[in-house]
Amino acid sequence: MPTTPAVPDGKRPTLAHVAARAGVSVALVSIVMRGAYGASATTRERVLKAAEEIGYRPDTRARVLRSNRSRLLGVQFGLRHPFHTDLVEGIYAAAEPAGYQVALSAVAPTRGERQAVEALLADRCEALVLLGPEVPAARLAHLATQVPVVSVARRLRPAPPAVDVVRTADDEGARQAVDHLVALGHRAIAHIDGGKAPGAADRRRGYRTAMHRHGLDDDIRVLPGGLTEEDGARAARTLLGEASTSRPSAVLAFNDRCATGVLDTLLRAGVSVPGEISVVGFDDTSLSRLAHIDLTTVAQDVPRLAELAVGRSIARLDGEAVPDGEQVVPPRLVVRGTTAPPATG
Amino acid sequence: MPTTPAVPDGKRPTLAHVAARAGVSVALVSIVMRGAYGASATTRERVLKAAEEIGYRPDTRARVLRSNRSRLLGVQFGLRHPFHTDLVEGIYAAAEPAGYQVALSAVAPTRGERQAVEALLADRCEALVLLGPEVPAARLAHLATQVPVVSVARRLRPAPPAVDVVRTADDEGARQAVDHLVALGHRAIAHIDGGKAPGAADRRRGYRTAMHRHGLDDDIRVLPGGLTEEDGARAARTLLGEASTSRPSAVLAFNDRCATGVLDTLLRAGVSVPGEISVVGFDDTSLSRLAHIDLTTVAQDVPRLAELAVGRSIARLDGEAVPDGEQVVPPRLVVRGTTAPPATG
DNA sequence: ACTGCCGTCTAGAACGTTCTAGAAGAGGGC
DNA sequence: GCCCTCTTCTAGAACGTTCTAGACGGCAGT
Repeated sequence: MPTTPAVPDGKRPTLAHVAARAGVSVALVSIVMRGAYGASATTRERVLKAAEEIGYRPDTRARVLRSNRSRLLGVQFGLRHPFHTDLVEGIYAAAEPAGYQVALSAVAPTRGERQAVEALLADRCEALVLLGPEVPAARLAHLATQVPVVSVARRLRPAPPAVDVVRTADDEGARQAVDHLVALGHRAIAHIDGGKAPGAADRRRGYRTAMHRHGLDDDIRVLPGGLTEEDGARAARTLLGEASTSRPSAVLAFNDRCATGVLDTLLRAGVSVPGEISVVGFDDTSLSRLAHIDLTTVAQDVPRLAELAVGRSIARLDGEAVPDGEQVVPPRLVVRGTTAPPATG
Repeated sequence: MPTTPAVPDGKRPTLAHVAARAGVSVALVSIVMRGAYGASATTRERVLKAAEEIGYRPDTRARVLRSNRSRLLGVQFGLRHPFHTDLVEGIYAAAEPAGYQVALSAVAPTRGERQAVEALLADRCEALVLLGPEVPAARLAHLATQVPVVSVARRLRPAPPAVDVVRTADDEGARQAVDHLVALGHRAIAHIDGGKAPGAADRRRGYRTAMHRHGLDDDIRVLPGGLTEEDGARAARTLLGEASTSRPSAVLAFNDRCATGVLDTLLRAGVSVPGEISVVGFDDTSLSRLAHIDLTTVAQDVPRLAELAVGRSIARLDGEAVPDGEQVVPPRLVVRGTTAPPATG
């Protein structure tokens, strides 16, 4: 059989099938499908009609193989993190108008970050947007030698030269939370930290310096936490094991999930929030807005973060001279129902 | 320059680069990279070393282009639905051991189902796993003529011949919920439905027949709802507008998100749950397990659903004769804190 | 009538991989 | 010596697309 296929017989239709049907060359069909210049209006119409009739669909993989641009943005995210899925929505919204496709690669219990990134690179993504990556900075720097890399929400210190960072001013967020609690009259304010999680170090530092500025050095207390509900619950159980007089009157949790675990444990133990203890979260995920949770929290500007991450990637790809250094987005405290003045006594 | 590249000069290394470095043919490197039979142990080692040194990474797109198997499973899901993201985790876990890659395509506010599916097909996925698809059944049937399609959680009636369906026995789940509430002593049990959402019709029907079987035909009441918190909140406001004597004593919501909206609205209005009204959800997403929500709900067997969906797709691809008809997984009621006997009065 | 240009179209070579044939060499049995 | 088989390797053609270079008219300007 020569290379003049007539009708797709069970196989996927290709440019050649369309070309045969429209009676033109493969190259011309390619021109029409791409909407490129170089085809007359009449043939354009004829080709499109033929394509429609046999259900032709361009094959992105072949397309990418040939043109060395893939216009594909690889995004690594955690399925379990509402904050990440919110960001992904923002990334779609920012990337598609700019003519970029988005390839998602999730981090899951059975699938580590290494695996997630390998999959994106094997797919020929032109740039990587990593949401809260937890791999060593050296690994990111190494990746960045091959492809532009943006780390969202994870600060890198010292910053590797080629890795872009887009993040919220975590220290500033922690400061806002502490200021709010102090203004309410709290002094014994504890922080349940995020351990080595992205952003945790900055939130911890922001907490410490804010406490210091209020002259509350002696009240500084950091409890080991983490980014899941279970981590928050564990820290709360530690607090419950103490005499109620030595307990802090307010707690700043690493994030909303952690704060939820804290709330959970306190409520089950009959400790009233915010009556006996005030609780503040971080992220302002949709979770915190629910009325029974109604969590006071530090909001991150998700659309802005997504937009900056995509913008940075594209700028690098277009060879624009991007200024080095991170892009920092200000947070905003959202006061809801889990904070109140401390119990008098 | 002839086709004997020495070192990747800014470009991505290819098989040819590895071959040149190891002093063997391209075909042999391909054999080694695939782990196929036909290379001696010593050369195998030499090739792998060369590949390692220049940081070679196979290009899945070229790979797919050549071998007409892509071993790629396309998954469409909603970023906002915790139930979907849980399923995605299960799908990864089931697909990767079977040697299949997973391509994710999210449905988001800026990105409809049509767009999501187009992207998957353009990527040459061999089969589509659609989580709770809402497009018309005819469209699914049309897609199924091109590629195996599995609809998860959405029943199709009448079933198009080629579309596989994997779902929970939604009617049975609703029945379990009603039985539970009746056993507690409730009679006035309302259902806030999911409208046209996947599974909604079956849950509605299950509710109706269960009520009928308990002789509670006069108490049947279906309120228009939906699958988001807002839909639940709206239905709850309707109930709050009524005299408390004519209100139902229990509510079965379409899903956990909807139930959360109901809880939210009731609590804000000072109506105690489960004191005055009992509430039951559906899905058993992680949300419902949180202590302040602590929602009684109908659990879907997520790992099993994922496993069946992947298994079905692969069976079709392997040309196994799969029995027609849907695969139905039994649900399981999880009793938590939002249900109790009705207030005596 | 020659030249040049523009609009339309086409042939054929890439892209990085896998697959099909078959070659080269080593050994074994007669 | 010859024939066979087995292992290890290679050349070259796919796969479906885009890109480069150029062909073929028609129309204007000299």
